[in-house]
Amino acid sequence: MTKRKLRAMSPSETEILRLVWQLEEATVQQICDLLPPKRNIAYKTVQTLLRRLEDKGYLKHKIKGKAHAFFPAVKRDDVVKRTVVDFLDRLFGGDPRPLMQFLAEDGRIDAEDIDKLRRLIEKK
Amino acid sequence: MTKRKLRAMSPSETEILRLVWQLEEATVQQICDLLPPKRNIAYKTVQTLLRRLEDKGYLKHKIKGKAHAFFPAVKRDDVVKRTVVDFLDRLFGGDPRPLMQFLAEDGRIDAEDIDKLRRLIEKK
DNA sequence: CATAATATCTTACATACGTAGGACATGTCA
DNA sequence: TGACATGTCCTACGTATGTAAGATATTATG
Repeated sequence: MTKRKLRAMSPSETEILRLVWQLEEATVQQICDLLPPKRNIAYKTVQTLLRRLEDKGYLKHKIKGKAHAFFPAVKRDDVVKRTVVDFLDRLFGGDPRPLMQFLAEDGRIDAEDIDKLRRLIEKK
Repeated sequence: MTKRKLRAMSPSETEILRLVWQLEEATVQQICDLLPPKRNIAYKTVQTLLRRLEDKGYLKHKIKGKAHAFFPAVKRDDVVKRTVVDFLDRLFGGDPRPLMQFLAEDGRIDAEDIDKLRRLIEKK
């Protein structure tokens, strides 16, 4: 049971970690390429964030050519869970309904999304 | 149209702001009382967080007896929106569905919640 | 193999954050 | 009205965060 307590990610680190998840394995350069051009951030900065994520235990890396390829060191689902629960606690006292309601009212989820969710819940 | 750009709240500040919303208007002492006992935090610390929230423009205060009564300076909905959208962007690249899915799979929302959401969307 | 292009490693630095103590003010109650 | 309890104000301080530069190492290429 490696249920260590990871130090929380900072917002910027979270942004980067998400991209590593997306690529499954990523070099600094790949992350830079994937970041929206609007997000003006130096290669060196991305490198620092990746290193800090590794220091905190979220990532590991292996050598790939002359670059480092970073990949997740902990299960994404676990990280997502801790992060979402923490967020929910702070902003809504742990109640997910105001959040859902916001998403619906703001048009970010539609009827079809709801149906999928419903089926997902039925099945459980 | 006071669409000013507020500096982001820190996690701890968010936690406190939520309680002010809940009480609608709150003194330092009231916030302290409302915080779960598990959350070990000094009166002075809460005071600092409230002051910072005021500095950042999220709160205002009026004098109530010898204490300050803090109350929201910006619409809660707007703050919630900015905060949720930002969170969604960083953790899920803006896609709310993985979030919903997590909430459903983790048993944090049930069939009834879903129905309510559905009706809410129909009505829009 | 020498050099350019790329990487990493180390270091930096201003500002934010979490946390709170001390000095001073003020409402309250005997 | 004077002391006490309770507040605010100002200050502090170690660590985290966002951002990145400089020095050094390494791969690829002509």
